[in-house]
Amino acid sequence: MGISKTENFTKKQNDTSVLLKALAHPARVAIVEYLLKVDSCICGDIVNELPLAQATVSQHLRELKNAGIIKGAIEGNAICYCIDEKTWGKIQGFFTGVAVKLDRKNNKCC
Amino acid sequence: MGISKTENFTKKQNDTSVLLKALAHPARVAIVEYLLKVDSCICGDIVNELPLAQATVSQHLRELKNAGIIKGAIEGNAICYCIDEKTWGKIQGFFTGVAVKLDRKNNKCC
DNA sequence: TTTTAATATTGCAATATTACGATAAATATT
DNA sequence: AATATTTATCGTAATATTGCAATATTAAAA
Repeated sequence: MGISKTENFTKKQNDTSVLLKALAHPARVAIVEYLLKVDSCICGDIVNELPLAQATVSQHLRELKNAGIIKGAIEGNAICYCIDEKTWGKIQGFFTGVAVKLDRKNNKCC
Repeated sequence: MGISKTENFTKKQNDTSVLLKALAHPARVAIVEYLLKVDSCICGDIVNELPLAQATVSQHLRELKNAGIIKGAIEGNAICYCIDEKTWGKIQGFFTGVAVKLDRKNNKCC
């Protein structure tokens, strides 16, 4: 149906998938990596950096912001974006948690 | 257009987004967590565990397998799935890498 | 060999995502 | 005030995803 049956899964499972979906696009991975590379907190430079139209970049930024992966601070008529470390830590925690459990039990089959 | 302009991004950025997209659905997060919880390597139990039709579960399993996140071993007429630790480590590495860099530089704005 | 069990594939309808031009909104600059 | 700059939003076309019934495939069991 094109609609996920979110009500059948736990809040945590849904939250995790929402965060990952926000990063499940090369442009959004590129935005995160660019924010990480650039020393000062850039603003519209992202538009120049990426091979996408301004409207498209703005949409991707909104998705990242809605998911809580980046934060934006208004500075004059520009906006200054950066990665939200707290949210990032949450995602990292999910992957590390699974990795630790994988390590403990020996994946039996395969 | 509904099609990502993948050719404009690096192979690594594309690879990362493909892996994350495979996990960007609550059912697929649930599958991974179930595989982690269950001690023995289960087979079709996933279908009983999840509130989705068999065909739907099979599709999700295929997506996870195509992305390399899970592996499947044929055992008789059943199939035994488990998490691919190597791929998992790769994703974990991405998130940890960014977290470490975030720690080094102090995110200036926001 | 027939039947049963487990999994995969196909086809399709409903919905979501992606991208961008056009335009709006907000602030800076002149 | 008029203009320029920056970012967001709207509308829309192209494409992708989700979910399931129906059916196919494969191997065990009878």
